[in-house]
Amino acid sequence: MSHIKCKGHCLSCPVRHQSIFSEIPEEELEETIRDFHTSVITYGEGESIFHQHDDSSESAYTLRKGLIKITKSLPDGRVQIVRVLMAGDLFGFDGLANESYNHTATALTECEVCRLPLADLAQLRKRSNEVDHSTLSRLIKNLRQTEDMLLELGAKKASEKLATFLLNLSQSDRNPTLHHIDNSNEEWVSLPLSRSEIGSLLGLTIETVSRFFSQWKRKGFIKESKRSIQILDADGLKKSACSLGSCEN
Amino acid sequence: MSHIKCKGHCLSCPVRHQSIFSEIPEEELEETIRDFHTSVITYGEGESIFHQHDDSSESAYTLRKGLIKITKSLPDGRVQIVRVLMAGDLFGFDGLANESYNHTATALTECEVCRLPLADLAQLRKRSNEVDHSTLSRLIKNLRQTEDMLLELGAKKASEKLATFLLNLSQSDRNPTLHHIDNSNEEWVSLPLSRSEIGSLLGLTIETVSRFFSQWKRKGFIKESKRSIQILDADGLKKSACSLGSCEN
DNA sequence: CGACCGATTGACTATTTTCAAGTGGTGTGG
DNA sequence: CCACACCACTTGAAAATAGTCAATCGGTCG
Repeated sequence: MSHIKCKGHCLSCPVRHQSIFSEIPEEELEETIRDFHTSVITYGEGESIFHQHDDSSESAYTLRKGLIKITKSLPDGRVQIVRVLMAGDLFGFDGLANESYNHTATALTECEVCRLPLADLAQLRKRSNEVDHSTLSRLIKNLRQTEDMLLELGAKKASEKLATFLLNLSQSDRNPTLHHIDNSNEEWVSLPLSRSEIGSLLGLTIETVSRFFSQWKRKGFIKESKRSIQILDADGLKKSACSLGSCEN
Repeated sequence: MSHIKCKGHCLSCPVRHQSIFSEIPEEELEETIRDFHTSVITYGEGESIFHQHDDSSESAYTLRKGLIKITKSLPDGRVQIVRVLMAGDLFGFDGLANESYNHTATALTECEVCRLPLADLAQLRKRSNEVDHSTLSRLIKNLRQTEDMLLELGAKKASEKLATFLLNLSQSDRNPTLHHIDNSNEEWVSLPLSRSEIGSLLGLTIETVSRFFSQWKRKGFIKESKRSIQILDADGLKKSACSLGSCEN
C-alpha cells in the first residue's frame, strides 16, 4: 500500500531543480513555501495515485522518484497510455479548472511523490511569478506533447509509430537517469515499458510490437538486453519504418 | 487575404460572455482592458491564422465568428486535425511557454478573430484573477479534450470513432449555433466538416467515413441533408458501432 | 452544357488483429 | 537441485479491418 513518509522539504528535495519551484531563488524558497502542506508519499509498482472515475482532484503531485503512467480506459477494458511521467513532472492539477481527474495515474515502478493541495498551489501561483510561469509552461508543454501524440496515433502506421517511439527514447534529453553508457562505449537506453504497455501507448497490440522489434533485431537495427535497448542503425530504422519522409517531426 | 478590421471593443464584443473576459464584471472591463492592443481580423475560408513551422507565437487569439481547425502534419502531407474551435475559444498561446506554434490554425469558414499580444495577455493575467483563472481553465480543458481524443484514436475501431463523433456532435452543448430544430420538430445538427476532414480528425480515410455513414443511412440510424445530420436511432448507432459496451465515456 | 469537386461504391490489397501454440527466463516448493 | 508454474514475449496462420485504386454519381458554378 501507499505510505506517507514525511512532510516534504523543498530545500533538500531531490527534484527541486526539475520541479515547479526550480526558478525560485534558494534564499526565497523557505519563505515562499512556508505554511504549505506537502507530504511525501510512496507507492509500490502497480498502485494508483488517483483514479479517473473515483477521485475528485484536490491535490497536485510532483514525481520525486520512479516512473508513473497516465492512462485512460474504455468501459470494456481497453486502455490508452496518455503519457509517462518522469522525475520533476507535475500532475493531477485538473482541480484548478474545477474538474475531477480525467485519467488514472499508476506507478510503473516504486515511486515517491510529493503531494500539494491545490488550494496551496493556487496561493503559491499568486505569491510567486516563478511558480505561476512554471506551472503554466508545464501545462502548455503537456498540451503540446499530447497534440504530438495525436498525430502519432492518428496519422502513422504501426512501424512508423514504433520507430518514432524508439528514436525519441534514445534522443530524450529529459531524463538523464534513463541513459547510460556501458563499458564498450555504446549507448544503451532503458526501456521502462513492457511490450503490452508500448502497445497501449501507441494503439497497437502486443503482437504487433513484438513482430517489428524482432524484425529490426534480425536486420541489426536494434539490440535489446534486459529492459534496455540500443539503436545500432537509426537511418535503417527510419527508412524501414517510413516509406516516405514521414518520420521526421 | 486576411484583413484587419478594427481595434476590438470588449464591451460590444459578440463573444464577450464566452471569452476569457467573461468573468470580469462589466463595470471593470473598460478599466481592465485599457491600453491593450487588440485587433479584429477576418480570414476567408481556407486561410491560415498561423502556421506550425513558420510562425513564432507572439499573439493569442479569440475566435469571434466562424470555425477554425487546428492541425498538425507530417512532412509527406498526412494531416491530423487536433481540434475544432468555436466562438469564444482562445488559441495560439504557446508563446506563454516560450515556444513557437505547435500546430496550424486554418479557417474552416469565413472567420473573425480578435488578436491579443501575449505580452498583454500576461499583464492581464496578473491584473485580473478572473482572466488568470479563465485562461488556466481553458488550457486544462484543452488538455483534457486532447487526452480524450488520444483514447478515441488509440483504442477505438473506425465504426466506434465515427459513432462517438456523431453522438458527441449531437450532444454538444458548447455551441448553440450548431443546433437547430426544423419545423417538423426534429433535431438537426450542423456537420461543419467534409468527409475528408472527419477522416483527418479520426485517423481514417474518406472512403471509410463514407462507407459507415452510408451503411447507417441505409439502416435508418441517421439522416443527412446539406451539411446537417439527424440522429434517428442513437441506440442503434451505439450498438452497431460498439460490439462491446465500449462507446460510453 | 461541361467542368469540377465532394461523395459514393466496388473490387482488390495491405495492414493489423486475433487466436493459438510455443519459448525462455524466473522463482517457488517439494 | 529439480520440477513446475507463471509470466512476458515470440511466432505462425487465419481472419478482420481499413486502405488503395478506380469508376461513377450528383450537385454547383461558370
